[in-house]
Amino acid sequence: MDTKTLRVFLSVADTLNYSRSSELLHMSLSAVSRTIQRLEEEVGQRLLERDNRSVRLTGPGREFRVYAQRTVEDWQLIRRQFGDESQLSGEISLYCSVTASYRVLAPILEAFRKAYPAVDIMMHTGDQADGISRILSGRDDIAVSGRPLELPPRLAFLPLQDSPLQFLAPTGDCAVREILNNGDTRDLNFDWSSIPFIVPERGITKVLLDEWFRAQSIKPNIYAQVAGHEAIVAMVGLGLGIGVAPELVVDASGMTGKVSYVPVAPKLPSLSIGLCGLRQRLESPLVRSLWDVAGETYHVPPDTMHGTSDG
Amino acid sequence: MDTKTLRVFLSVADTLNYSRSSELLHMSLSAVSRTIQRLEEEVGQRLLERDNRSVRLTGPGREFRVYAQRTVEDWQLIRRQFGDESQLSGEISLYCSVTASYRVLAPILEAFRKAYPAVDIMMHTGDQADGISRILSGRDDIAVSGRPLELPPRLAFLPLQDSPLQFLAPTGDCAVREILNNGDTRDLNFDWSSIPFIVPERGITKVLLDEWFRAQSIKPNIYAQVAGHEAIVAMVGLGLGIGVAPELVVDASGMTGKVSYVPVAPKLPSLSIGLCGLRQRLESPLVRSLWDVAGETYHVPPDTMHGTSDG
DNA sequence: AATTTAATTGCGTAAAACGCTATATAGTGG
DNA sequence: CCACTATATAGCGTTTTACGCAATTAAATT
Repeated sequence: MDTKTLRVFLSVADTLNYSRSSELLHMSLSAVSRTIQRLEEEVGQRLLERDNRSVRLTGPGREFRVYAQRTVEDWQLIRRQFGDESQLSGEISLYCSVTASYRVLAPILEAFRKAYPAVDIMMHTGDQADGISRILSGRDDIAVSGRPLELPPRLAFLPLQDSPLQFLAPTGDCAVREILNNGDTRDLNFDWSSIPFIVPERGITKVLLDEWFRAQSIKPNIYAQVAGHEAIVAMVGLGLGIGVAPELVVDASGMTGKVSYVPVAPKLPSLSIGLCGLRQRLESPLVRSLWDVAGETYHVPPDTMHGTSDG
Repeated sequence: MDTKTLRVFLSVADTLNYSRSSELLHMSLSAVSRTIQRLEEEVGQRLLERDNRSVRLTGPGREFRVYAQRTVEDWQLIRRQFGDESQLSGEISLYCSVTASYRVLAPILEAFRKAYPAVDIMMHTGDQADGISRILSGRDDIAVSGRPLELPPRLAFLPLQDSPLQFLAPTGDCAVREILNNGDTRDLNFDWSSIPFIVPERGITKVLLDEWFRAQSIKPNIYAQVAGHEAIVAMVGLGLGIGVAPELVVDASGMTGKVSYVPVAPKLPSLSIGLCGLRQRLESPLVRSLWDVAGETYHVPPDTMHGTSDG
């Protein structure tokens, strides 16, 4: 008998509904079903009366529930006695782009769930550019974002990985491709004026891009301003023009065949991608624990963990 | 956390010796070692101080021991409350031949260990023919044996499988083989007198064999009387003569290449192989539970379970 | 009758546990 | 001092267990 099984039983005994318990417990319906079956097999008693429509506790089930409750409590007690904090529970609200959700956050959340199984993760996805403002406004606890040039003092930033910004062009035959082939994009004198650009509407990438254009004294022909790197990559893939995005997003887009990098000189800078959160909120053990797990997952040196990380 | 782990910990905390605990728990030393390591990992505390020479409880270890004891007791309590008898513990003494130990007993013991992990099995092997007398004398609780023609009323017999007795001859070129090839052994007039026989010293097989000889009016040329079917098969394999054994033993002997069956008419009877025990001892829940598991394992119909099974 | 909701089951896969064997290390006896 | 025993741990392949997905069953609802 193990506490995991007991927790499943207790949840089902509470909800009297396998589906709901399976969601609360973050496991599949079939796993819940089999766990209960194994349990009944092990105790040799039917604990939950169920037809295909409803679930009820049996007599032995009621007795067993008392036992299960006490046993789980005892376990939690001894853990707390040993100063174990993995009992943390509550909810953390995250904000990130679709790409970041599985290219950056996934490994973190996997480790986090193992260490703190009782914490619920509420994840919102959208344009990566909105991350900082959502954090500042307090709507989310932690965001995955590129590091802004000027980090507001209220914010903490934990750099996880770098990804170079790249100009992207469609691979297939199209007007854009033809123009590119008729010259050297690395040449300072290359004529960009006739090429339609698809640029970010706002955010760090927009800032870095504008800066680059200014430095090269290029006045780009803006075809579209788009929210979200993913959308930029998609539009470039459709042949609508040249875009900008971090390599990370391109790699994850599944459009690597339809899109290719455009070499330019000087190169575009790299985006420092990492976690972003209000310093104040980081004092909460809940938020802090996710922050720490992220640091461990990406092997961030301890001294960088809570600073603003100039770099 | 599961009770299995707790039991391992409690055992080690008692013995302060991994090796001894591994024996008591019927698991390998490495399994014990890793179980403790995992446990310490899970509770985040060193519970047992150990160097390569000795084991001691740490402070947290002592606390945890109290918790573990209570938790295991609670578990046993609820099981007993549900009328679960798998808490049985003690020792059962078995007697069987080497062959029977893994061809007959193994599947039974496997199921039994699962259902009653706390019961120790003491197994003695030797000539199958001695099984009945060892049971009658009370030396062992249960024996695997061929069913005797006359079953003493104090004995219960649970038939598990039949195995035909067979005459065996060496396969390779030898004097014995030559004689066999020069005639038809199925013929009533076949001359057996010059063939050396290797026969059982005592037991059911001897009785059945003697009967067959008498019915055929054959006066066999006895070369050797041997204790144990396995030894008979081995001697036949060495070319020393013709022997008798149940097919089961031949199959299990690993000498199927060196030994072949000798067709005779009429055929030798079959041995009914099964469990044998004193009726009185079967009243013990310990012995009875093994008996029952055997019946289930071999799909014995319930009405045959405790009778003498004429057949 | 078609659809929806809820639990079970078949099946392939992934994780956990195990055993065997090798290794490390400290006592023991000749 | 060296072989030898006893004890715990580590590497590695195998077995067992648990899980998720998808198909299925079955009742309730539209």
